[in-house]
Amino acid sequence: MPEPPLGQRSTPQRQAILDTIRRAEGPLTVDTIRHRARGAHPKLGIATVYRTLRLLLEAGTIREVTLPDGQTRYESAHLGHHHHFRCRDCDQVFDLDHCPVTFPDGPTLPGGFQVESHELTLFGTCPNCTGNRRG
Amino acid sequence: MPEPPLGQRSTPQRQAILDTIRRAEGPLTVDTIRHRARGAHPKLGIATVYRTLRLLLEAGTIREVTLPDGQTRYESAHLGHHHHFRCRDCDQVFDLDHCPVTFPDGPTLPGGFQVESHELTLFGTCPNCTGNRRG
DNA sequence: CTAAATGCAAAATCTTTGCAGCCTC
DNA sequence: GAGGCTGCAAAGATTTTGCATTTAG
Repeated sequence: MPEPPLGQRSTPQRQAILDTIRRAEGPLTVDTIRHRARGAHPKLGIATVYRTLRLLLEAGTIREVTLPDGQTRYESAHLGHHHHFRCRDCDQVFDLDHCPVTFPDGPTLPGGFQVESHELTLFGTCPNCTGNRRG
Repeated sequence: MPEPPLGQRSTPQRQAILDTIRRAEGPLTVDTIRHRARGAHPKLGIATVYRTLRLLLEAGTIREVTLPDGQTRYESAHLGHHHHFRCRDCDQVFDLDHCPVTFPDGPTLPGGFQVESHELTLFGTCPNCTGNRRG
């Protein structure tokens, strides 16, 4: 069984939180997770959200993402290398497959910095907001 | 007079904070700023640090940077387009001029995302730590 | 001198922890 | 049933605010 480490016990709260993250269009803040998960489980407490997030993090099921707005968000760890796009109009964050980062001269930058990985956030207007503006 | 908006009054505290940020090797956390600025002004209070940072932010003198570690840092706004490198060994953050981000197909990504700007953080080993390891 | 700025400590946030009762297994 | 899990509320951590005093101009 390679999969679902929801802790020792699977509870509706944990399931609701994990489902929320897996169905998301991008990484979600704690508040958004709590809000959406409450749709499935109305009396979900904030402490349970934090505890479950930590559990999922330690299990490697989800990943923590901090965007330049300083808000910590959470996303499924199943996603491969990808980046994030934050819409300046609606503030929503989306996953992007496209990676525009390249190191033509190899992993060593001028000055002697050895690059192992990177994180990128793009800013602009999302398709929804571009459409609304035009329409 | 195009320059120094240190608020209505220039105080040694504010000067110490701004000097600290300007002399830094990269963006600094609140704690680091306070610690270094106390070298010049020992009884600097934490509230003054926060107030001055906000002042400098609103004046456009400094800029807020949030790296994927979730820590908010501050840097001089005089710096041009650049990115950040965080060393996995010593955790220090450095400014980098090199920008490895390109959009060969223009500012519109697949899916209709209009890119206006980006922020990138690189992770790896800094020159100091690379040297220490070898030496 | 006058009012802006500081430093302390209290308040406001956000996140974690303690604990009694609840609910998986 | 037993022990993990939850919800609530209290405790921590970090940032902001209130206020009397200090100090730049």
